[in-house]
Amino acid sequence: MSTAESQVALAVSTVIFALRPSAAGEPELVLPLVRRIREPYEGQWALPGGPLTLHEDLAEAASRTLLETTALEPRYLEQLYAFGQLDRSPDDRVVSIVYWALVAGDEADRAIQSENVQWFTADDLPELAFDHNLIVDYALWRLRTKLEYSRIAHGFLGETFTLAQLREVYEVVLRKPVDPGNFRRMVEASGTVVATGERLAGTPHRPPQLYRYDTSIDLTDHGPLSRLSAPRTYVSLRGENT
Amino acid sequence: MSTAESQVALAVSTVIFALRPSAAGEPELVLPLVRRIREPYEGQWALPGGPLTLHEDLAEAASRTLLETTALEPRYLEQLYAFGQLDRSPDDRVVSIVYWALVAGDEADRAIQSENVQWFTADDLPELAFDHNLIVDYALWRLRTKLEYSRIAHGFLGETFTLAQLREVYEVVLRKPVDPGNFRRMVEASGTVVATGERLAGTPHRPPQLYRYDTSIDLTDHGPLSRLSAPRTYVSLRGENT
DNA sequence: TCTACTTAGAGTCAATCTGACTCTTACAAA
DNA sequence: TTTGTAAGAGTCAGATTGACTCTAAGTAGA
Repeated sequence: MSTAESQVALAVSTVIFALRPSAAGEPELVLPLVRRIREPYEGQWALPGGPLTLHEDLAEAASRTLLETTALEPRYLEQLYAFGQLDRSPDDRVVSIVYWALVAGDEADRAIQSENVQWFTADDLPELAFDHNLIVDYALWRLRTKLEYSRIAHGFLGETFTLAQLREVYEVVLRKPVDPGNFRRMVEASGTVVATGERLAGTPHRPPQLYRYDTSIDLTDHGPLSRLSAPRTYVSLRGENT
Repeated sequence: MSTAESQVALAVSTVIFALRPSAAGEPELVLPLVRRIREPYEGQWALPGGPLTLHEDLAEAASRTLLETTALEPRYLEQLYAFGQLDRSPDDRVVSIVYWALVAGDEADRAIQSENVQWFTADDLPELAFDHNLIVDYALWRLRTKLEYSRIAHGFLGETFTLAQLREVYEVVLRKPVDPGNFRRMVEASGTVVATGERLAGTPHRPPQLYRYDTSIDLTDHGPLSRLSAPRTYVSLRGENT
């Protein structure tokens, strides 16, 4: 006990992003938070997470807390940052290694909601426990920055999607309109997307192509790090969670 | 003792980059390594670092090990990644939070060299302890990637420098020739550099302008994280190390 | 069955950016 | 005074990007 108190504690937390229809109808960027059930910050909202166990990989720990709090599996998972300021926890010294994740919107609907787990609009959060507001701000910044130079947007979508759906991800996350024609040109030039040959029927207009991501291309370039995390970055869609 | 063994240990290491003239005369990218003086990997080269102490910030710990092993202060310091695979240390479980740093070349000459601290060419390293080869590869990748879209090159240089010197940083780090005219246009357009009005004399050709970095502009955009690390990112040149 | 409405998807155009290149300037050395 | 070298200004063509137009192909309603 006293030994543990005199050491630096190591925790893993995860910022989980999803896109969900708001009350008004249009989709918005949301993330799940858990209510703290003990001091410090008892009763306040915080990022899902917990102490790192001895026989658990960092990314595994992030996936696990994600699964435990939301019953979801990440479509995209990446390490965000290690936070270790001296004063970030009032009593003990905690270093938090934070991950950020994307989950598909339609899965997010099936996610757990309870008294102690709730989804919040990413841009309008209450005052969170610890330095978690800063952490979420940074995760948001990384998400927005990365969306512009990388191809991670489909992490919010299902296996197949129209270009309009993909474009809507950009518009909602970046909070600005995107020209449909130029967007199409950009996506086609990137070569990361493949037409399935099927079309989405039932629209009150010309039926759009359905696309699928070219899984042979890695979503983002992690450099030499992909040697380490590549097999874990993309969790199979068809994987059963047992 | 046994309590410590059953917990996850937390260490901070730093990849330190400098530019130094090679034996052949032209500058090359080098980094200091320390020889391990105990098991595991006794006798092998490893990144400078050590356990995180209870009352020390992460970036401080990185700066400290940097100062201890090389007697240098970083011109640029940034968190690289937290490495935590289960098998990265043979006996115990260690999570290493790794930083990477740039030090000025002329200062690097004054750096410590000893039996157990030596500088190596970054692209031609021996087999290192633990997963440190992977870590250096990743740090190199980040350095090269970041150099292209960010303005960190002057971290290798002194307070004033010519555009040719700045361009040489790019050429050596990126391992490709850079067109002088286009480079000048790019740097001038970025607005991060200010002419001092002085010129470098003694060259066998037209004397070049000396420039200085515009310190009012932050070197890189860390987003919301600058709230946290901005004052620490840039360590004053004139600061005495006491 | 025809018309209106809506988005898909192809294409155009001009401004900007980028890489390759030329030309003149200003110093040191011979 | 001539020669060599890099500084620094400038040019030009191809690629990229944002704004925009036009036709295609569905549904819904008259």
